[in-house]
Amino acid sequence: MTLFKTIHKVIETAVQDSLAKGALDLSGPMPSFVVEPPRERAHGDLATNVAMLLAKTAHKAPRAVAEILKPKLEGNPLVAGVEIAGPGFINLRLHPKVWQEEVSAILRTGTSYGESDIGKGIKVNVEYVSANPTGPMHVGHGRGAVVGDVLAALLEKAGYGVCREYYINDAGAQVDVLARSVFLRYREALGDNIGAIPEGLYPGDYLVPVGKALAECEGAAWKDKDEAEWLPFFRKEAIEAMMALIREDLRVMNVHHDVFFSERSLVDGGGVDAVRAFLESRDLVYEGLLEPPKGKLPDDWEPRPQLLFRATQFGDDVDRPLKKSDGSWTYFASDIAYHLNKFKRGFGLMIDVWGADHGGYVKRLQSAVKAVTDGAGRLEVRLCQMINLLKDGQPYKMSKRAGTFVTLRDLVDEVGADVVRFIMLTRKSDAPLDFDLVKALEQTRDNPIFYVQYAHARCCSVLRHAAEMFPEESLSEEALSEVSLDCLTSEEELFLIKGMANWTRVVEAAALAQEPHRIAFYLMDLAGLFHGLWNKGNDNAALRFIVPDDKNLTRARLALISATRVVLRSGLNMVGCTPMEELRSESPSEG
RNA sequence: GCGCCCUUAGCUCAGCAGGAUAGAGCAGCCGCCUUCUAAGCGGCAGGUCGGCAGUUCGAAUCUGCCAGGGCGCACCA
Repeated sequence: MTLFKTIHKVIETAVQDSLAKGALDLSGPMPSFVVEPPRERAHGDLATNVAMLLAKTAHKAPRAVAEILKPKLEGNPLVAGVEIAGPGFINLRLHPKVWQEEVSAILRTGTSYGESDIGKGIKVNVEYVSANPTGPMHVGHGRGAVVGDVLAALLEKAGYGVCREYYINDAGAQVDVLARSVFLRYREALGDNIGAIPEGLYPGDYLVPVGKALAECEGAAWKDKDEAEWLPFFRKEAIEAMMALIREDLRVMNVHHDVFFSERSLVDGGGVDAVRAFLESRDLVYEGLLEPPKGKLPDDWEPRPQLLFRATQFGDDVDRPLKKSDGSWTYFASDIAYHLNKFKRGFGLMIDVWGADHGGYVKRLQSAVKAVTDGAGRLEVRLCQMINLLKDGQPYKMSKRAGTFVTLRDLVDEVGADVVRFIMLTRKSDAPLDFDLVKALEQTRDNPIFYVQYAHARCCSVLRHAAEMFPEESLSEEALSEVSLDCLTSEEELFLIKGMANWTRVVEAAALAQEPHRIAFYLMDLAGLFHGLWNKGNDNAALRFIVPDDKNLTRARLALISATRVVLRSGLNMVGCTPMEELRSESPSEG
């Protein structure tokens, strides 16, 4: 149990005790009060609003309620002091011992420190990236990849049963376009002069080696056949090649998925037909005409009869087409089948990470999920806004391979995966993000990933030095978890410990809000606390971590440093960045 | 025209299941290197939390309206 929960329990017991003894009356249910670190340091270690919430139902002034609870809290051995403040806050000071023991707990627990059970093992499917298999990933995909990957890790840490999934859109018209584009490159490799790439096909150079490989493998066998004959083969080969490209992009970014789910397998397996049959059985589809869009009317607008889903019955603005006017399935139709498939695999909660340009699609799919799961399935969508690439403040375009967009790989080659990942998390995902390539490589306070990794490296550095100075001492986490920490009493040291004790709270809050960026901000805060403590040693040598003539104090401080390293590592692991042992020899701009 | 998101210090942004005097970094000013990494740290100054109402003991946080900005809006994915 975390410290916060322990104290929460202590307060709850005090309330119930007061109720039992008739000191308090409570007409309603127990209000859900909070125990949190107060903003002001002077307000003690922990504050609760319980008295103010009880005041309503207990028909007493908040401060009067607090007065009743105060003596009961004072009696608790963890509590060093209780103050009633402001409109009725109860501020608690805990014995330093409580905080010191938190250090030992961190060292015993290791990087699983921070884990929570609020997820209660609930199965959740997080779908992210799902970039079309038509080319390499671009930076926009990269943001979704990081947000999804870290969200999954976050939910896992918070006790959810997480499946990380990638949906391969390998059944739509765009993979036929891909196949034709590859066929062209195949002919090119066989010596045909293909001229300029026709409008409507993918022009990217990345298809050249795919065509070449096919030419080497297959010879001229397909060259003079009809499209109907070669298309399926080229489509399959091209998709495989593109997915290999994408998987490599993901690998370089340290992004993982448990499941790669093929849209085609769903269509071929009758999943979409089954959805249609189900919706028909519920009278939720009909052949109809769509209203023209309000506002600006497209030039080529014409009414077309289509198979429509009654999305309006489930909260959407208009009914939505399941089939195109040519009779083929819309992407929407197979997406319904896909989400039903997830639901049937046991994922009552589904989180999709999409680009913000898909914002208009959210309601539609949510309404469909509601319909097709009888309200039992819940789809949530995290939208990721655009990234503005800058170089020293100026808009930046670099396009070595792809022509029109900046590939994710180019970006990673430029600044490194750790930097890309962390910077992607320095804004909440639904706000646009400026990514400055120059700042990303600066080794200053301005660059958040550097600042955090620097803190970790400094911890390592101290422990390395200590190991040299005291070769006879064991400085393992296990050994340090046993040392006496009585001497960790300075305000700064306790403040750092309190920061670390917050880790679980941050994990829980971030998981509930589904906001992975909060992890990055927490790491920056924690790094700041550590750097602050470190620099105390600049002013006063007695405050350095290693004090040669005081072994007990040194041991205790090394335990503190080691615990800090554990929490930093735990957070860096979650955001998927390397906890660097030292920074000097491994500058990301090298290599 | 409709929907979703955004608006907090000069700049870039945190904070939001309501809580005490609204935070951080940068930029500005003032200090700190015979040092376990000064690639850093401390301090000062800087605000009607876009506006107006409402709910509440209490609002940056919740609700409504307004203004400014972004994204999207038949059959594509």
